Amino acid sequence: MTSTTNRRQQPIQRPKGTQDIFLDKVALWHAVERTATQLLESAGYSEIRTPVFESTELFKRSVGEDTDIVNKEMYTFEKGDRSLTLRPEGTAGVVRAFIEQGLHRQPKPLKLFYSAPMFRYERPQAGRQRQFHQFGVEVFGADSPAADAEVIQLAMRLFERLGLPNLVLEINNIGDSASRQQFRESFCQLIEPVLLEFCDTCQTRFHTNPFRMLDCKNSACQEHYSEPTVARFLASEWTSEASQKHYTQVTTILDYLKIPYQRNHRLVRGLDYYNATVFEITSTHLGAQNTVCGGGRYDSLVEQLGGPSTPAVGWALGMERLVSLVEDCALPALDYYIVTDQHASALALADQLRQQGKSVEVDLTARAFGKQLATANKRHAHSAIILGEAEASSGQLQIKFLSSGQQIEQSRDDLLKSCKLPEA
RNA sequence: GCGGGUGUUGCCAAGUGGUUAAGGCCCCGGAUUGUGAUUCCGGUAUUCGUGGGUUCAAUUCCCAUCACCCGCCCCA
Repeated sequence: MTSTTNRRQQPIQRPKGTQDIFLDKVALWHAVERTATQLLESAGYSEIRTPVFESTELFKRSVGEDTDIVNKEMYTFEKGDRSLTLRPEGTAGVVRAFIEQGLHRQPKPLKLFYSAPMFRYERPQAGRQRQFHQFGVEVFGADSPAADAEVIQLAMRLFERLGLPNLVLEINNIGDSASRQQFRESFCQLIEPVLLEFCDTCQTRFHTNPFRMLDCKNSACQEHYSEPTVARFLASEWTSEASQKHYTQVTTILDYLKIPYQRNHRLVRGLDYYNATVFEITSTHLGAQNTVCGGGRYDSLVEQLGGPSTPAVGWALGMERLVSLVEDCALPALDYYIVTDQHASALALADQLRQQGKSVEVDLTARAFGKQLATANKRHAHSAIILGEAEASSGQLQIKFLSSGQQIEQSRDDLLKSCKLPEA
């Protein structure tokens, strides 16, 4: 048959590694975002919104030319004579805005947060999408250990508020670039004789970024690090004296705040801009992609991107991963569900109640009141307001408390008065 | 980019080379035209991810493709 005229149109699917978020799921996202936003705003952080795409050059210069993110995971496209890239992470754009908008002239420290989609071209997997969302914080202009401790404290408190126990905070000090350069040389000298015993990727990393060898998951590679000479070298205080002092103070504050952590001297990060404090927060309920939150200090990035020398520290957390951990949380309940066949009057009442700060839904069908009550129950409404013909003309409403089944009569005016918010 | 697994309705699923593709949840209608969470009755897949092949006949067999899942890798 050559006829294709009555063949059904092929539905268009969403691009691989992307998601539609709706109904209960989006309510959960809102709850998590609201909790995070409230916590951060209560600590003096303010939101920053930056473009979804930036100059490709920005990411090359900040994230690092040798990283996997820049090498093989960026969505880059050319327009006119410029190369643009969908942001693969949030810090670079925030730092660019910090410099471009002259935010270094704001009172220090400047504390910012963002919540935004990110894009990386990777093979999708549980907890790893091509479009994913990060919530992040950045503190500019504070070099004290208190800044490191505060951002960690806020991350841990956020997880606590969301009811997530059993998260593990790991922390490490990776020193400044000079000591890291020295460490790198000594490390390479030490490893070179046995380099051929490492896995292929480690052998590549030996030349590009030897630090990444340290967190290789291959057990054969890890065995080399338990050999006495190597182990002693790794555990040695190879970082600068200043960064050691800083690190000690950060952990002292964490102890004081009773925030549990594990030191992990093999913890390194995949982005080039970090120095001194680095940390990760992981969960055992996430499968292979178990990092919920990661971050650290990046004291030279602002200057490296052309701004005035400004110390900074921050983290980012993966919203999809976080939301998947919070899945059991109760959804916010509805205050009133209006059961009615008098829609004009019901819409007006709902409007007035909402102005008093109540959450209200009006039944928009013309179904029997019994069906409407059943819907009110499904919406987990606290109470149903029955507004039929009799109530509309008398102004006396029937209020039914759905948990007890008890029903009272109340005038429209009294109802509005009783839920009036206190004067500011 | 590499290896392994899966794909039946909004969701969870059973099933077979051959008349109308189980069942449960959700949704919708009714019993009950103004009072819910229980109960009872009824309804909802021209179709088995998509495309092609083998066959008299394909959801079932074969190939390709797409999507998802689990690893590698990477990171939030």
